[in-house]
Amino acid sequence: MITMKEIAQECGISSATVSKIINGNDEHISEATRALVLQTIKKYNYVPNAVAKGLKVKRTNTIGFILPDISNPFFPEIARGVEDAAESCGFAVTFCDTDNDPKRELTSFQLLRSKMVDGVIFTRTLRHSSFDDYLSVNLPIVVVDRRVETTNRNVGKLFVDTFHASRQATEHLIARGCRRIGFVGAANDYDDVRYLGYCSALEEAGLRVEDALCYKSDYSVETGHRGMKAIISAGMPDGVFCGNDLIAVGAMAEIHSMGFTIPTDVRVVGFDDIYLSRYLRPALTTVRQPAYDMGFEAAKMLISHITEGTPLCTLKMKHELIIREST
Amino acid sequence: MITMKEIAQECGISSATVSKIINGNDEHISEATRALVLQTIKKYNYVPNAVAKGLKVKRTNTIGFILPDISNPFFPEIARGVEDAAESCGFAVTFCDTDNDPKRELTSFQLLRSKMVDGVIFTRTLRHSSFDDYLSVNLPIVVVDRRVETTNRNVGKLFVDTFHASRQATEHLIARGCRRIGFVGAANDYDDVRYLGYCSALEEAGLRVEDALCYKSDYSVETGHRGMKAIISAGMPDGVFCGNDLIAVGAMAEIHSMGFTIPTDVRVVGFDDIYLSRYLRPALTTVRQPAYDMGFEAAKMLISHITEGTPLCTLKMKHELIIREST
DNA sequence: TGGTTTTAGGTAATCGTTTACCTAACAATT
DNA sequence: AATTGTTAGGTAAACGATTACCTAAAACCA
Repeated sequence: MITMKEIAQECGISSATVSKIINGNDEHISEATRALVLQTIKKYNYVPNAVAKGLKVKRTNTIGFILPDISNPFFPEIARGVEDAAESCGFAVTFCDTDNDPKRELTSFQLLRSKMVDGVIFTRTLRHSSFDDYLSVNLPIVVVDRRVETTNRNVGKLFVDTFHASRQATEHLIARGCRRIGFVGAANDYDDVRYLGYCSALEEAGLRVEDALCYKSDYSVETGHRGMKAIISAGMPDGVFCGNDLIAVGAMAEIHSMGFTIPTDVRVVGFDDIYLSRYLRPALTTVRQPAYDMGFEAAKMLISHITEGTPLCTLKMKHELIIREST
Repeated sequence: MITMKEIAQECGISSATVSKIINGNDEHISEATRALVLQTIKKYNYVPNAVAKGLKVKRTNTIGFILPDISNPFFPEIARGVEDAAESCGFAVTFCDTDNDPKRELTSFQLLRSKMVDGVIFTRTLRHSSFDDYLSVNLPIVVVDRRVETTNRNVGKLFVDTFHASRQATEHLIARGCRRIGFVGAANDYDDVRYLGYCSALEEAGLRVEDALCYKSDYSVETGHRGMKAIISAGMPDGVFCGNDLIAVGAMAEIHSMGFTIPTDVRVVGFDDIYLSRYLRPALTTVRQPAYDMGFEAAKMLISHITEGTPLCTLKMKHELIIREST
């Protein structure tokens, strides 16, 4: 790989001049040498070494994205939003999956820090330690989709009102006439709002929250299967609110395999609106989170904070209950 | 962020010694100073600056992954495989979506190169320029899932036998009694093997390939919808082979919305076996590509080439026809 | 005791940029 | 003519590591 010094030599000038031209600090550079340099750069297909530059200016134009699992269909859309926003600003993004392991989360963060990323976007693990480890270093962070309690000026937040959304989803079930409504979701150490929203709607309607109708594990299809089986064996429900669409997929499969019909026997609603939800049969009623936009806005916020010093803020995104055939 | 020099100062030694300790070149270092340094590192939570190191040793322990679109469900699984393999070797991976735009592909490559990634994993765009642009720089590459004609020692390859797989999928349709079989897939400039496999099976069985039964556009749900509509309006088929599962999803939706039933009226087979295919109703018969493994093996091959000089090779992965309800 | 090895660690150049400050030449001003 | 300003560009010290080579003391050996 050819270096700036070699380009300079080829042009018979110093590398400082080349640097100035490349970076547009060319107030005091003649048009002639400017042209020569540009031409030489083209000729040798020179591209500046970003890591050398990064070391010098302490900006790598890279952000990190730490997330539980890119192969969980909710995240790729966020990721795409992040990517697009980053790319349009000349930033690259490096991804780290944590598999919901707080230890891996921390080591990923260290890795990114050692690589001098300019900021990181975070979707935290379900069960996690305090956020302080991440605040002590002075790296801008924006947390998306998860709640985190801090007023640190170095962290931005971006989420939908999950409590309300869950409540709304459950209310919808009630409005459709369901009276015995189950919940299957993730066991969440620190932010149980999907469950709380569900409870709130039930109580509001004068319905009891029954432990036997609630199953909590993780956000997987498997959980949907197992949860649904458990709930049904505790007495047939007429509706079920699932913590995410993956769970709903499992729940629906279980319902079918037990010979019941959706929505006549049981109504099902999910959460996220992953792209496939509309293609299920019956198509899944679910709460839409604007995943792409969340990623896009998160990256935009982070990058404009990095490049322009715009303060990080808290953004509440709009959700929407998408009613389809499953209810 | 604290530097190595500061750690050295704190310990009253030179930074060279610290460096040696960190990198395990500590043959000639006393146990006492070793312990002191380690302890000081812990105390200040020091983590070496990877970009400075990268600049010096010309290895960043980072690989790039260039792919069409992370939000297309086939890719996250590959990505996860790449991630896991990389992570286990202490490598990070930075992602670039190209949106199937060859220009964006090239700029992504330049970006990665300027960041001194140690290698890149490639899933090329559907229509693309020559590969020579990528070979002229001396960066190890492994191409996954797409075919590329080169014997350059700097490129590894990893794919399934798509031609055979497509042929097998189509033969399966024929074996199920289909005689008027459609194809809907991507218009592919350089590697039309899914279509060719389809043709091959038809010819073998003495069936004619009819243009009116073939629709080519891109790998999207939309294409499935439009393609199916076009084929049906040209005369009802009794089977259809779809270039990927996304297309199959669209095709199935279209078939249903036109009032036909799968598999009684039409049988459908897809390609990829994205995780949702088994949850469609009817569950989709499809060719399984071992996406996670492909990503994992690709990254492993690339990284062991980078770190140990293992030669890059060509790996053919096993596919499998997964027969489900749609046929 | 003198010489050789070994041990423990230091020196300083280097990786490829950026940038604060310098300079030399010329032009303009007084 | 002396001063000042402007233009075009150069110098060299960073940035934070690594590493080839050096050195000084101690250990060993005959």
